[in-house]
Amino acid sequence: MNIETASRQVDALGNPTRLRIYRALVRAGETGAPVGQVQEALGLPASTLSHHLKKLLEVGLIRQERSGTTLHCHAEYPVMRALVGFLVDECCVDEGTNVG
Amino acid sequence: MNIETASRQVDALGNPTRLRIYRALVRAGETGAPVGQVQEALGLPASTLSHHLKKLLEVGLIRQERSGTTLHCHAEYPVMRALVGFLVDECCVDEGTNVG
DNA sequence: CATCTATTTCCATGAATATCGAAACAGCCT
DNA sequence: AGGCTGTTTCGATATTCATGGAAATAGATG
Repeated sequence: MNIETASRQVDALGNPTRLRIYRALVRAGETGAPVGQVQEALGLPASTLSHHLKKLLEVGLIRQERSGTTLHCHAEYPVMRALVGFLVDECCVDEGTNVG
Repeated sequence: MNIETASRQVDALGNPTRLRIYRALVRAGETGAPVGQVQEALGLPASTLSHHLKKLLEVGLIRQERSGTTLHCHAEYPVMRALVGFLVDECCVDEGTNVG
């Protein structure tokens, strides 16, 4: 993980619409959610949603898998883990161990 | 924590320059770092740095404290903790406990 | 007050972003 | 082929952003 990759991934989540999309996919869990379902749940026009999905795909935060005619979107948990790891890996080191 | 606050904070970190600034402050630890020191370390013009610092201040990710003539900037660890908590609080719930 | 240093504001500019309708396209299934 | 589901492209607009030079300001000190 480097700062360029991290900032592009963080940037992808920095848009409120994309953050909503991403969290919807996180909630959808292992099976993911079809694009149409996300679209309806968030009330987004197709092209707008597609633009945002593309950005999330580009930075690797989500993945798509075809199942019949529908494309299921999944949150890529390992990528998020790595990103969070990068954000906090030098965080709070001076503050002892009062975690939780 | 709500999605608007979270996305503004995430957005603040989504710019590579600001991510560098933030990480420099994280590394600076408890004492923080004077703006001038950050400026020299990252090689940024004063006004550019100031714009970025302002944004980080606005979303609460950093704090400034005067010490004599210099202003020390600090990373606000609790804010980052809350943000990371928001990002992962529903993350990976289906993936068991293979943490670390 | 004068002066010094450290930081911010003002202003401008070029670039990128977010949004979305419409229409063409692509992959899959029956 | 025909009907799904979803993506891409075109085209348009309003907004926001990143950048940085110049000038103003703030706080400490003498």
